[in-house]
Parts: sequence; structure tokens; C-alpha cells
Amino acid sequence: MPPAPTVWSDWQPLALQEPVSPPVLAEILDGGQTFRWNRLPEGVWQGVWAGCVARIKPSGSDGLLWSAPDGLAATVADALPAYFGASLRFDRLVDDLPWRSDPHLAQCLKAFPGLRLLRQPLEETLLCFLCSSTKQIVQIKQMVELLAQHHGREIAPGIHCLPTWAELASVSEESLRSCLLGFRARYVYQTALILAANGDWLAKLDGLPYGEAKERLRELPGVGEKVADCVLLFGAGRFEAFPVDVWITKTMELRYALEGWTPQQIAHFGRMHFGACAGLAQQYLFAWERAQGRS
DNA sequence: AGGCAGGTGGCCA
DNA sequence: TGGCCACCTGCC
Repeated sequence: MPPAPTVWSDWQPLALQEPVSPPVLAEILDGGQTFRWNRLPEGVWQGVWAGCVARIKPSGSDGLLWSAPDGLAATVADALPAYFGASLRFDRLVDDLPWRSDPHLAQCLKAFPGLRLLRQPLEETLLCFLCSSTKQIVQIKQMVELLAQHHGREIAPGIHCLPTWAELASVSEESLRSCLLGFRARYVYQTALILAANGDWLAKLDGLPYGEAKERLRELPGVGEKVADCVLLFGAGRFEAFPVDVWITKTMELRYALEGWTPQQIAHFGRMHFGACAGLAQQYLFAWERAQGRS
């Protein structure tokens, strides 16, 4: 018997302070902060996080509409605004960045108006970025989709969320490799053992200052400077985190004359120069550099 | 068709 | 500390 078709709720508005155009929505959902959104026909995106599945599409004047499977609509209605950081005033956070004295930043802000940081579940942010070493976005998406299909709970017909760390602890390294993880399988496997043995390990990051939280995260196998910063920025709302990858290294060398600086020095420069929301600036710089690379 | 890819960890001077 | 290299393997 074929699975019953999913009935999707009516489209409803997602209230954000800042307008989001279709290309900026694409940059938010497919620009490297999350790996669980896919493009459907006609401008619709479908994404999965925690126990939620949602579809998002642009509406008339740079607003957004969402829909969810009928049984999950109430859950999604509750979780979606937090996931999109709807209570944050990104317009004000952006205005506090040093764009007045930084023409390159000003140019990036202008190119992607409404770009925002998602607030993803900490657990799965860690999992996704443990998979991210020397992989491109398409491949990371493929890996985490396989992880979800093979080891995650099915929350709607054919749609699986990512496995929890407790669930991952009972998955062999070999079967992680069969999800295309390669050498990252060991990172995930060993991290799962640690986290499963200490149920509140991640929760204990909550009260810590940025530097200590990062140091703590780096104790996990496979978590270095860059992954720790991504986890804190995208999964814990620590906007002062400034992840430095090869793209950011390139852009900082080129636009800020930092040739020869180490990634760690660049990260420090970024936090000093861009301030409390350095991570938001990073997202704009990253989007800009990606766009240059594509054209 | 083969090199390359959103890093990390371990080993050397 | 600082630099180098192996690690897996699917994709452009």
C-alpha cells in the first residue's frame, strides 16, 4: 500500500521585521548555515529541523509564507518564528555593524538586504558541521540527508529528522561511512560516545561566555576553531563568533589586506573590527564572495 | 578522468 | 608555536 499523501496546511504569513527577497531567502536557506533545506518548484523551499518540517515561499512584497503537514502545523507554528529569529531586529543589528567606515561591508549589506542568521537546534548544528570538513554545500547536504534517512526518526511520510546524539551513539562507524561521511565518520562516532555518556554536555554550554563555550566544544573530536564557531553562531545564537574558512580567509586577504595572517589572527581581527555581531558580518561577506565566485 | 573540496589532528623542528 | 600532511570519496 502506498503511503498516504501528505496534506499540507494552508499558507500562512511568517512575520519578520525585515523584508526578504527570493534571492536573499535562497542565500539564507542554502548559503551554508543550514544543510536541511531544498528547493522545490515555483520558489518553494522545504526544510526539516528538530521535529519540524516546513515549506516556505516568498509572497508579494518580500514577505514569506509557510505551510506544514497538517499534523505538524501547530508545532511548526510554534517553532518557526524562533528558528527564523523573528524576535530579533536584524535591521538594527546590521545597522550596528561598522558599515559607515567600511565600504566593502557596506557593499555586502546592500547586496543582500534582509540576510539573517537562523537559530538552529544545537545538536544538529554540531552534527552537520562535523560533517563539513573539506566538503562543499551540496555534498554536506547529501551526507546529512543520508544520516536522516538511515538513522533519524520519520516525522512525515518519507521525511526524516536528523538522529539525536543518543541515537547516533548506537550507530557503528562503518554505517556512518555508508552515509558518505568518509573520515568524518570517526568524528561523529567518537563525539556521539562522549555526548551520549554525558546527557547534559551540550546544555552546559548555555551559561558560558563565548570563549569558554568554544574551548569546551573544541574538546570534541573533529571540532576545531572553525567548526566550533559555526556551531556557536548558527546553533547557539552567539553572534560574536566569527568562523574563518578558506572563503573568509580569501575575502579578508583581498578586501582587508590581511595577506599572511593565520586563520586565528583573522578571526580575532574579525571580532575586533565587526564587533558584537561579527558573525552576522561574516555571513554577508561570505554571501558576497560566493556570489563573486559564481559569476 | 583526475584533482579538488566551508578542516582537524598528529607529528615533526 | 608553526608548518606540513594524511584522512575518505563523490562531484564538477
